[in-house]
Amino acid sequence: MPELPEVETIRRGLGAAVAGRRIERVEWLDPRLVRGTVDADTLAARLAGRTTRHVGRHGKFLLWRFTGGGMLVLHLGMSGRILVSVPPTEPYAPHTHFVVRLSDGFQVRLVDPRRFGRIVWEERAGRLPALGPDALDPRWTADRFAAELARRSAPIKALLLDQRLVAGIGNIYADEALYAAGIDPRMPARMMTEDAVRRLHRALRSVLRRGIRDGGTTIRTYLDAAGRPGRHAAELLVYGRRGVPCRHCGTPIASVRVAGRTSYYCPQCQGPQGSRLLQDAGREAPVGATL
DNA sequence: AGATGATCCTGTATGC
DNA sequence: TGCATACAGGATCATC
Repeated sequence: MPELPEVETIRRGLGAAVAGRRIERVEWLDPRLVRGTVDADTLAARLAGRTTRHVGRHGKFLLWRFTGGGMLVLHLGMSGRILVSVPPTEPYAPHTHFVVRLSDGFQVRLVDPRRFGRIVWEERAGRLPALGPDALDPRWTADRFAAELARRSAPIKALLLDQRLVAGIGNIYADEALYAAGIDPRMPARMMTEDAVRRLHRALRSVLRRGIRDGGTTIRTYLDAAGRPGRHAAELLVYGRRGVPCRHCGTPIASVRVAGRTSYYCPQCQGPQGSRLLQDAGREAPVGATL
């Protein structure tokens, strides 16, 4: 569920709640979320007594670092939520799997109905799965993006969702950025013009930053660390809007399956014609353009 | 290399 | 109302 803007919003809430606090005790209710070499009991033992140094983020991963080393890596999967400043008297919500008791008496709880989330303990700040640069990292440049896309023939949408290439983009923001850039989600990456790659890179940055500004996108279930929904759903232009007239040209938004995920797009603005409209004046439409 | 489908799960919406 | 099916902000693995 959560993509980069949602995870970043949660990161800020979590960071503020745990800054400088000591972990008194950790308990788990479902050990299945714990992956990696350290099991749930060991992980709970390792966490006890630690003090937070910093809560960071890389793509959709939260990196909860402690003084003296050690790092808790959290991924929220599709339905994971982190709630902070929960009074100990409050009953566990359904699907509460992890509870961290802090020195201020309050708790951090991890709730995840679908259990696609993971929790991993890293003793040394080693690397996660092979993740590409964070999508908002300035070192992830349009040039780097273009160089990668030039040798790939997969549909651009599939590559945006591949976290090894660039980390943080998910189904919603991928569709929104492709729409903003006027690119069909099925477009083979290496067929994209240099200009299209730059437009997409810029659109991704912009869409993700606006998502953060709005505290994330709440379609159904996303809530931030304080339990508040995000405000970005009202700004979505294509995601989830099949049949709704495109804001730009009035053509009904369509959907198609790409890389196993539903992709929403405007057949007009994201076809050859639409690309041309958005490109620099005078550029010719690609061969095979229709209409 | 890339596509596809299955898998891990539960909740919700829809259709009959 | 009940029941079946599809689908959901993700990631990974097997198979073709």
